[in-house]
Amino acid sequence: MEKKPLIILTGPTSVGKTALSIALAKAVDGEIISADSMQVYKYMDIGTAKISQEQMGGIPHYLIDELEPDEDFNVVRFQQLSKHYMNQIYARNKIPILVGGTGFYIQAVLYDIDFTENETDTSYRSFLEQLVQEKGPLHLHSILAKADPESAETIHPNNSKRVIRALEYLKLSGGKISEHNEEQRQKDSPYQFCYFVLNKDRAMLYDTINKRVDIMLQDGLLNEVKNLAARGYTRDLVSMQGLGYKELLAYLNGEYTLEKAIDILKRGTRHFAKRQLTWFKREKDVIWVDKDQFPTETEVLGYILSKLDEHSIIHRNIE
RNA sequence: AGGGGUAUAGUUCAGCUGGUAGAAUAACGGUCUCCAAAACCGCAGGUCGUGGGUUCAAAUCCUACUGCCCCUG
Repeated sequence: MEKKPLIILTGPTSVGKTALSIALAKAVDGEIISADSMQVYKYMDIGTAKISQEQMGGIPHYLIDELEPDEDFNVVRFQQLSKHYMNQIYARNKIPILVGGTGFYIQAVLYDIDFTENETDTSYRSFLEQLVQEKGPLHLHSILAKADPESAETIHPNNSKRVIRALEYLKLSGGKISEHNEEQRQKDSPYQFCYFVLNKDRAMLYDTINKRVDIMLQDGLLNEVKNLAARGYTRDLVSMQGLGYKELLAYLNGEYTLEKAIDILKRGTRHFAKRQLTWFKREKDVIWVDKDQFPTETEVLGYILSKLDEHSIIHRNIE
């Protein structure tokens, strides 16, 4: 069976993925699936820099505004939903374009990572979470060290989140997560893909991040957060842990001044961008698109199209 | 102008009575296979404002200068 085409457009926050994605979708007659863990949520528009209806310019978008802020969202759901939408898109003879900055989500779809064994049984997980609270992270890690020494060695003792997952995996599947991960790592992508990572000079990126946060506040981010709080959404929700939301909720809770909250938000966003870049550096087969090397957006698009042509995802008509 | 204070890592500060400097934070780097805008880890920064002096030895004492802060006029 021939591999189906898939285009990925990603990069750190604020590089300008959204604007480019529309031009790209129009050029290749594609439809966009958002690979963003926060834009799925309704009522969270300003803080997530969500694309507006007008900006979409008629291009169909999926996984934007699909969930209420108190719903859970995670890689598994993302993977299921995007596969579902991709099939629809293929059925229409269009090309799916994954656009967004959540590298983990992209990886899950691109390599069709196996997450089965889920059970939706969260009782063991909560039991372990309780245990860390009581006995500390080292204790939990030592339990893992006995049951699955290989995994214990690769997971730092302080990283309880991962230790818990490893133990949970062990209990639910009977296997070692270290082996599972190794298997998944060997996988080839089932798609004929092009993985574009948009990037630009670090100092300039940080500068636009800082400015964008200021703009978000001018646009009424604080009101957005107040409205969410008024609807009863609290900080323990996954959605409210998004950048811009957790900081302003803390401010509204009187934990620090607005000025401090904004500084923390800017810093957090810069750190996030850095982590995103670290992720993409590690991914194989990515095509880095350094915006600084192109005088205009049109030429960035031109470069991307030429790559898509090289990878036989599109066939350009010369002239 | 006079009096007092201060000057140490990019930043905020520690460094007791002299033995060539530490922390937080930023920066930089990394991990990641069901909370990923999350969680976690690592590393590197200082001619101690400048010039003299005392001393075996000064960030630490003395002195002059320079910058900043406060008070008085």
